[in-house]
Order: sequence, then C-alpha cells, then structure tokens
Amino acid sequence: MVKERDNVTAQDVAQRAGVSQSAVSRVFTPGASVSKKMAEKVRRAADELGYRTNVLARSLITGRSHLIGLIVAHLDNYFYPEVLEKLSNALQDEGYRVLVFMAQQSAENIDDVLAEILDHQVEGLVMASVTMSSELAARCQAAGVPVVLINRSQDDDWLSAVTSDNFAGGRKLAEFLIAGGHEHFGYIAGWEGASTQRDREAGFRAGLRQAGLDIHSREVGNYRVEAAQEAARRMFARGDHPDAVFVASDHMTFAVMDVLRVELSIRVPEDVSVVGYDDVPPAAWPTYNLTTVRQPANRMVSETVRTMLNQIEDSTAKPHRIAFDGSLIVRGSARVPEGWFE
Amino acid sequence: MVKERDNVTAQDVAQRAGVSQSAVSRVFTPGASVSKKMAEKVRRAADELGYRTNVLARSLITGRSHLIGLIVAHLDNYFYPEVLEKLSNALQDEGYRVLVFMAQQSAENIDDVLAEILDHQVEGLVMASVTMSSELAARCQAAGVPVVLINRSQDDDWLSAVTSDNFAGGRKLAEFLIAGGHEHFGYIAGWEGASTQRDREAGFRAGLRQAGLDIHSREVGNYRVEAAQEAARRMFARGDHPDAVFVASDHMTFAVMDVLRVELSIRVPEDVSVVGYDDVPPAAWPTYNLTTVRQPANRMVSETVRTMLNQIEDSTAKPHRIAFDGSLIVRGSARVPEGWFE
DNA sequence: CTGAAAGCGCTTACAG
DNA sequence: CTGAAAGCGCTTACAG
Repeated sequence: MVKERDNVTAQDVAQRAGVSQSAVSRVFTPGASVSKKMAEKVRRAADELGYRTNVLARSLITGRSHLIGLIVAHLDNYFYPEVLEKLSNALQDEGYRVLVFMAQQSAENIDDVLAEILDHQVEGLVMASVTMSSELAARCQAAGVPVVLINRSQDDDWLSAVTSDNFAGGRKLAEFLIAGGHEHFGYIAGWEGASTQRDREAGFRAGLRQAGLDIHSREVGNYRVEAAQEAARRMFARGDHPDAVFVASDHMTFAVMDVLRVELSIRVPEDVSVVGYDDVPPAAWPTYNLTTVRQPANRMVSETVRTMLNQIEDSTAKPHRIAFDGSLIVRGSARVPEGWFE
Repeated sequence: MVKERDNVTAQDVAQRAGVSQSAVSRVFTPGASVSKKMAEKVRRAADELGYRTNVLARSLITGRSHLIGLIVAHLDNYFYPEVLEKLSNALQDEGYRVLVFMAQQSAENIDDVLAEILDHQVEGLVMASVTMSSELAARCQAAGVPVVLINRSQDDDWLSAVTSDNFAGGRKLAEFLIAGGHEHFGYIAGWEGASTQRDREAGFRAGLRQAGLDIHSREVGNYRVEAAQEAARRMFARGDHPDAVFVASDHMTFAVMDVLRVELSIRVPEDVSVVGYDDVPPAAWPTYNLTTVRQPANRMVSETVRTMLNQIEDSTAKPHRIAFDGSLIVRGSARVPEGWFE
C-alpha cells in the first residue's frame, strides 16, 4: 500500500481563510499584489494547516523547475567533492537545487541517464570533467537546456566551458623545475582523452622547449591511482630515472610519491623533485607538502554558475569559454630554486 | 527574456500519430494496455518529434516524484563522497534520483533548506551524518516523508538509522592495542555531539576496562583537521605521552600522524602505535598504512536504500535501526601482536 | 486588490 | 484496446 501524501493544498488554505485560491497563490508569489490584510489572513491559515507550496505544480505552470543537473565522476579525486560542494552552495544561493548523477560508468550509460535527467525538466546541465555525445548535446540545445562543462573542454567549441589555464600551469611547472636546476624531466600523464591532460602536457613541454629542453621519460597514469603507481615503477625502477617529475594530477601524485619513498626508497625532493596539479587538500598535508598548481575552484565555480544563469536568462547567449589562471603553490616536494622567494 | 521551453507534448505526438493523447500516455506507461500497432505508431511519432514525457507533470498527478533528498556535510572527510557516490548509484538503480543539499552551515539553516527540499515533493530524506530538529522531523513524519539517518543515530529512536557498530569497533581497537603490549592509551575524540564519537569512545573504554586498563590521556579533535593537529600537539609534546593512540576518524588520523612524524619526529609505529576509524582510501596509501576499522559503506548504503524504499511503500513501517559490524583492518601503523595472523 | 476561469502536461477511472 | 473527460496543485491574464 503506497501512502497517501495528503498534502495541504492552496485550496485548503483558501477555504479556511475564506478567500479564493488565487489569493493564496498570490500571497506566496513574491511580487504579486495582495493587501496586507489578505496576506495576514492567508499566512495565518497556512501556518495553522502547515501549508507549503508544491513546487512541482508551480514548475509545471511556470516552466521553471529551478533544478540544475550535475553530472560528476571521479569523486575519489578530491578536487571533485570540492567542486560539488561549492557548486551546490552557489546554486542554492541563486535559488536553484542540484540533481546529481554519478557518471562512473560507460559513455553510453551517460547519455541514457542524462536523458532521464532532462526529463526532470532541469534548466541547465553542469558536467564536471565529463563529456557528452554530440547528439545529446544537440538535444539539450534543442530543448533549450544550457550545458556548461567544468574542468574539461570539449573540442567542439560550441559548448560553454570553464577550466583553469592548464597550458599556462604546465608551463609554470616546467619553468620552476628548470630554475631549480633539474636536468631530466619525467611526465606522468592523465587520461589521454582529457583536455586537462592534453593542455597540461603541452604547457609543460612548451616550458621545457623554451629552455631548449625536452621530456626525458613519459608514462601514462590515466588519472587513476593504480595506473599511476605502475607508471611510477616503470619510470623509476631504472638507473637513469629523471630528477624531476610532473604528475598530471595531485591525486596521482600522492600515489607516485608513496611508490618512490616506500617502495623504491627514493627521497623526495633530495633524489627527485615531484610536482602535481590541482592543490587538493592532501597536497598541503606535511607528509606530501606538494608543490603544485592550484586550480581556483572558487572562481571556476562562480563562473560556472554565472555562465549558467546567463544562458538560462538569455537563450541567444553565445557559448562562454574561459580558462582561469592557476597559481603555482611552492612547497617542499621539489627543490626550490635559490632566491625564489626573494 | 526567458527562453521558451517549447517542449514537445503528448498532445503533439497524439496529433501526429492520429490517436488520442491518452493513448500516447499509455504507450509510455509501463504496464498500461496498448496494442502493438498503437505502440508502434506512437513510438514512431514520438521519435520523430523527439518526445519525452515530462516527469514533472507525471509526478504531479501520480503523487510520486521519484526524488530522494540527501543532506550531506563534511565532504572533506572522504567517507562521505564515497557514501554519496554509492547512494546515488543505488538509488538510481531503483528509479530514484538524488536532490542534494550541502549542510556545512548552522543547524537553523538546515531546517530552512530542508523545508525547501520538502517543497520539491521528495519521497524521502537521507541525512548523512547530520541531524535535524525534532520539529522538522515531526513535519516530515506528518508529510509522510520517511527519513533515514546514515552514519549518525539520533537519540530519539523514532527515526530510522543505519550505522556501523561503533561501540564494537572501538572495543576491537582496544583489544588489538592491548594484545600489542601497549600500556598507555591516548584517545583523540571527534565532535562530542556525534553518536559515532560517543560510541567509538565508549567501546574503546569498555575494551580497556575489560583488561583493567583506562585511558591515559584524551584530547578533542572535533572531527576537524586543525583541531586534531592541535590535539596531537597537546598530547604528544610531553615526555609521558601514550604509546598508543586511537583517533576517532581516519580523516583526523592522517593529520595526527603528520604532526607526529613531521613536527615531533615521533616514529609510527616504533614510538607510538596509531589507529583510526573508517578505512577511507588514503588509509591504504603506503605512507599512512593505517590500522583502522572499516565502515562497510556498501552494506550501509544498501541498507539505507532498502529501509527507505520500505518506508516509502509502507507508511506504517516501524523505524528501522541497524548497526553493521565493521572489520578491523590491520596494517602497519600500529605494532602487530605476535602471532596475530596465525 | 480580488475572484472565476483557463491551462501547464500528464494519468487514470469510465464507457464503449 | 481506445477515447473523452476529469483532475493533480498550481499561476496568471482577465474582469470587476
């Protein structure tokens, strides 16, 4: 037996207050014109009955659900819980609520469930480090549902995307390591399909090239802990290993540092300088004390929200693409160039 | 100018297929009776038009939103992203979707926004390590919205609650440390208002008492990193510090271990054995290699979902309270009693 | 300022 | 199996 949700309706309130149902509705619609007396009468009746307006019904008639769909994956990379938290709070402040979908699974699955999310009449879609099929993107477009990518840019540049400047970040790390007097540079890549991976590597290589240098060894960690560990083993279980390594995300970097120190007895930073990307909380833990590039999560989230609201207000708005500068956070996991802090 | 969501409606499909709107509805209602021919005709028209049923409208009339509200906090404790992820997936498998609310803020705020979440006609509410005012709980009850607490039990036992057996877990840790030959036991507490804190400590103390022992020193970390660091400093910057310490959550334990090793040059486990609670992913990282009690997140989440569905189906269902046994995970952060693995 | 009425996009008895 | 009709709980022109 399914329970009766014997909700108190506006009609009930109207009856008790001795007014019309429209009046009740107006009292609970900001900006509608009602007399003080009316408002008071209605509110009292509403309180007595425990009335609250049914936003489903409201949404149906206004065409505004005030729901934003969020597709997120990789919560084991601690950058994402942070994004989720900040995004949810920011959207909340704007009167929106977040409908989540976890996207661990296959891409096909994503399209399916995304469609279901759309069925809930979300007014927009935020995709955190996840991309969608062009077909579905087109369907969103057609349905007038704006999509904003955060921390991943799609090649087709007709979707809005908010990222940090991964290229610049990669280059900063290269410059820092070069200034530190390193000579052999390793790179442990993230998932090759990701724009973050591509851009960070390109920036890193550009920084090296600028000084006439190149990458000494490269392995792929796919943004996954186990893969990163294996990558580290391959790269460092040899005599001629690099004296500096950039690992494409902090999340992988911790795993790499653990392999170096615990398995291979390689000291950080004495034997090898290690740098990462993201500046997630554990990067600041004394054990890791990781030199990294901070992704400005706050600014990225605010911009995502702003972009989203813009597109919701104005369906003719052009896609907005922006990359925020991330700052180099110098800690102890990499040798610090002399005079760096002066 | 707010965009037109010129949605394709069942009416549009009906027109194109030359059938009634009811027929269209039936085709998209599992279990409704429609002929093969009808179904085919309608589906074709729907595909051509890109029709999908508006779940807002459906929810309004069926009284079932298929939405579950989730109130979560402390995403910096990595147990919660895990819960969020598993819960979202499990609920999804049952045809429900998750509406999130972050509850970092004050308790008052929680009540307000919870009310707003209820306005979305959620069919149930999961609260992860967050409690609500009794007044609001009563309102949920009245509205027929079941509430399930996960990883926190409220004193009033009329709310369903799914936890791990924190008392038993605390006792296991005491027994393990005693077997390891330790003599002075420290305890770094979580937030005193939390049932997890209370039960873990009580279990730990009971385990010690069983052997005629007691806690040597106690500090409060409030389940927060900074507070835990300070607690560790107070406890260990003295000559007569404990030779074993139980920190009430892994999340705090990492901070404590870092203080011990990096700041105070105290070796773990040679000088002090350290144990935690939760078994979040970093506990298995070689650097920490933490002995801890694993909270069975999978089982806790499944049970939460089951309880929720039960209560949704049957409004007369009694509150369900259960505590799962957590297993002791022995790693290297605490001295292992001789013969332990035999 | 207020009420009666239409309508948002569906589901579901009720007849046929 | 199918259609016409009522109704879910609201908002919002339209009159008054």
